[in-house]
Amino acid sequence: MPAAKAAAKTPATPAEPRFKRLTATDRAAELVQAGLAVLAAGGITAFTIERICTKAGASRGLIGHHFGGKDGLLAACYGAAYAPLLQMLQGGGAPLPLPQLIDELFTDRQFRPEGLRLWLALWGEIAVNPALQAEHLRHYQAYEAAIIRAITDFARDRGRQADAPMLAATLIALLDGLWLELCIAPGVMSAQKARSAVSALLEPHL
Amino acid sequence: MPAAKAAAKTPATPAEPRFKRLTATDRAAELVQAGLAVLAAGGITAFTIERICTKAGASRGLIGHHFGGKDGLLAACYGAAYAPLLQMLQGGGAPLPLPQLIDELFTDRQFRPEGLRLWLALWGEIAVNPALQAEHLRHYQAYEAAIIRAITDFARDRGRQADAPMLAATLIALLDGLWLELCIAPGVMSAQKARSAVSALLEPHL
DNA sequence: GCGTTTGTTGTATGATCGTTCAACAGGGAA
DNA sequence: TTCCCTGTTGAACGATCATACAACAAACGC
Repeated sequence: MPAAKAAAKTPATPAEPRFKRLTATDRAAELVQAGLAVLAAGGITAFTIERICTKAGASRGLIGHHFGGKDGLLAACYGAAYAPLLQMLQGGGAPLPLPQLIDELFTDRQFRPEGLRLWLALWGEIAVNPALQAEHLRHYQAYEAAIIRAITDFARDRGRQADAPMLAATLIALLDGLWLELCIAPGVMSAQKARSAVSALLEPHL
Repeated sequence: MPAAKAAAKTPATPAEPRFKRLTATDRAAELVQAGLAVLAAGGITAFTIERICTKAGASRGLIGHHFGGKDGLLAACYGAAYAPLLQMLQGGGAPLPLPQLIDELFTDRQFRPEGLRLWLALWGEIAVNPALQAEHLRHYQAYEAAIIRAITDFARDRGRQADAPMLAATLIALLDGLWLELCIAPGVMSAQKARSAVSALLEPHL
């Protein structure tokens, strides 16, 4: 209806903007958020420019503009995925004691299927992408250090001696495995069962 | 060039066949093998008809012909990936005792990065693909049952009482987590450390 | 208001994807 | 040898992919 165009526009209304203009930081954050959502919903194969930009309500050119390409966005997504975990471990001033730390890990905020599906999608790519693998190693070391510290402190408070690095590696592996099972076979594994499994591992040694 | 056919071909040489003709079973096996290799090398994003057929030395039409499409081949690859594990658990007559079972799990044949990269690629897809998820559940239950049985028998022989299902779920999760760490961060995790971690988990309960 | 900065758009492009299918040919049966 | 079954080929197709880029416009300083 091209003829109605002029008539339809009321002269008073200032013709609302065709798009919203954000700061580079804000737009990047929205794209990362959309990227994470897409990864969690459809895995790495669903991580496409088209899908991400549609989800973010932006046009296709923006990923190239803000991240230099798809890989740049993926790296940013990886960092964003790790952020809540590291935030919890070392963000809020004093480090969390081991029991609280474990409880927090099984909070709905950390231990939920959609988050795990996200990690699964990322892990599959980390193993293949050297850049992501290097990035992972950095974050992993911070993660491991926090766990070791929590175990060391807890053992000291209880007056017991423990091989903290070994126990930390075991705990991290167990947590990853529990996450994995909850993600792949929901109904078989549950957060409660997972919590019990962690206790069963740690109790005898602490 | 129908007329030149007789003249161009040297009369002595029997004109070797342009392709080798296999039975449906053999060809399918070769395609599955190629699919597994491609998955292990490049993850799920490298799992393309083009790449797989090139790797298998076959033409692009064969995957559709033998498996009905890419998804059919992926399902077959999943079954083939699980086969060695199930073979070890219940293939050779009498079920393995727990210690031997664990030792076998850390054999080079089971616990090697390329095999783990394969699992990582598959896991990311299982979480997203309902058909694969159902298939996984079937195999997983057989796997879990074998582990539970091994734990039960071992505890009985030692005259101890154990929550075998719970311990089995924990053990499986730990194994998955250890595999994951070895795959994502080689150098940090090793088969030997992994073996120790499993012992640390089981010893106090058995 | 006006011009500049800079975030945004959307099309064009070439590569690659999965699937289909008609023609082809290996190889055993007759 | 001849025939026929069936495994195989490879081009054709439409869909989708990542990227580049020139035109556009929102918002801000002036």
